Amino acid sequence: MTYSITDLSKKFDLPASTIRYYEKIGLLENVEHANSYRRVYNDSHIDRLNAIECFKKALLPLDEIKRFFTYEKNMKANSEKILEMMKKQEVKTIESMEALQSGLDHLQKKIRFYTLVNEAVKNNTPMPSWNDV
Amino acid sequence: MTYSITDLSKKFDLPASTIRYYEKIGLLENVEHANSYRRVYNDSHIDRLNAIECFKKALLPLDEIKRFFTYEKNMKANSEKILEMMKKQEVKTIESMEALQSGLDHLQKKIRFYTLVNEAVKNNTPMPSWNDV
DNA sequence: ATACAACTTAAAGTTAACTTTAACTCAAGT
DNA sequence: ACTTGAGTTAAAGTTAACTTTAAGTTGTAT
Repeated sequence: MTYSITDLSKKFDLPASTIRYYEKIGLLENVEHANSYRRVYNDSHIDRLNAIECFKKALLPLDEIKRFFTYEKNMKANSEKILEMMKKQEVKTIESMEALQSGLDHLQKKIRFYTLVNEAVKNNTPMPSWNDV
Repeated sequence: MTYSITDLSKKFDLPASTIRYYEKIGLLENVEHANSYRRVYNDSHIDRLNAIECFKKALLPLDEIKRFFTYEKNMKANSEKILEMMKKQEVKTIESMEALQSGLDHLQKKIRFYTLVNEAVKNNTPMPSWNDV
């Protein structure tokens, strides 16, 4: 099975320019250029893009993702390094989640408060205080 | 109670340049310059910086944070707009959390797998497969 | 034959949120 | 008087991850 850049673009909801960019920085490798022109992708590129998207969600920077793929080619030799990288990123990801959660709490407190403010304005009743939320 | 820029810098673990930058873009307001020179902050700035940090954790961009403070000055008139902004951001923050969570799952799967790989290498036993994780 | 859509390239531009730089200003201590 | 340290400014630079631009190429439909 082969795919055009538009196929991948649709499948991953990424602009074609981004897919070309990933090739340029070495994240996508061994991309055939049919008749030395248009790009032709195969299932290995689908797998690769899936992995990239997963790592991006974990906030791993692109150069680290690239480093992972390099290590992965010789996983026996590099399993320690890969583990180290993944564990380091796990900590960072968890920290980001905690920050996000506390940010969300703050947002939701504001939402509760301004819902009360809104009601008070509409009903011409006294303004709420922060103790009310 | 008043504070120097270094006081705030330490209190919020932000470089002084960032605190100046926030003033420049209008996030920090009414900063006195003693003898028309050094900045002098008061508790309103502490409150403001606390709020900024909370919103940053919720991934609200600085220009939106600024817009919030503008609205907040007339909360009766703007409670609807504030509510809309907060709810919109709540959706985005929750989406970010979900993406982060799925990224974390991916990371932890890799960690389990490469822990097995590592053991296999050390004990000279057969390599694991992804079914093992 | 020609037009068109779907590609291609290298290089420059974009964005947010800072950060650095270089030259300057005070107030306080020696 | 001089040095030091903490602060100041405006402007330019940084970073990651793209995105846009301008000019060119190719296969297919008319």
